Amino acid sequence: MPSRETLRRIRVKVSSTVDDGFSWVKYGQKDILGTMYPRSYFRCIHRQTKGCLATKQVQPTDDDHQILDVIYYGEHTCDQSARSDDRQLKSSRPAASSNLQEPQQPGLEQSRPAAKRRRKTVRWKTQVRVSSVQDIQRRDGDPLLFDVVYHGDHTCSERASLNEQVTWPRSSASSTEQSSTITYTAAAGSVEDDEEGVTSATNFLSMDDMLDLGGGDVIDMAFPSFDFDAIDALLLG
DNA sequence: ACTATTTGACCTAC
DNA sequence: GTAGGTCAAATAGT
Repeated sequence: MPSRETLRRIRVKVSSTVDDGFSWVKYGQKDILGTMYPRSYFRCIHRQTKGCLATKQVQPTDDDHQILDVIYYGEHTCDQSARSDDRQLKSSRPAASSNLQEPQQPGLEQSRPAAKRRRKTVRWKTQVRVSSVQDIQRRDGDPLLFDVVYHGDHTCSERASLNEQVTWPRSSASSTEQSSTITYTAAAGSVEDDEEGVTSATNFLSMDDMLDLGGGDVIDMAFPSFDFDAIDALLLG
């Protein structure tokens, strides 16, 4: 049983791409035994330039493929200065077949391929609901509102602004629901346990709270614009 | 031409 | 031996 961690649930507005505030590149996808949908693997785009070893796995849940389990591994070692370089980095990087060559950064193990060793430390886990256009399960009748549940906290400083896309089998989702952009908005709260028994104060922010955080227009509010300390202060009283 | 994504193969952990 | 994680070539998209 993992130690209990703080969990955050914040309602989000979804448009076209999932943006959790970090910059990811997909490096693989795999069918997992006992699950209906394949798992997608992402790593920080700063792996090459900054040796950032953060990765995450994204997988639709069996119960509802519109809910994505997002599991984060490792910590971001890239800093905020990298944010503005993201687009340039992406556009200037070598082709996919060559950018995955041997790591050059200090901190990456050189003696054997680090990529083939399993990581053990789960930093935090997220669930993202991505619904179809017809889904009335959306919140408050707003087809663009979704729930995001965060377990644990970021320990790194980067909250990059790049979008990253999450895809799942075409057979299980229409083209309009293959990716989503997360934008925070407001809600009221409760407490619940997740499937791993991690409890927590599942808190929600009110619209006023969100506006107080500087988000302004909900539609245009981007994840990186949030001050998580301020969110914590609101959630925890 | 370049970038992004897919997918089979390979490697390691269990 | 099997399942999961990653690599990297192939393919698709822009």
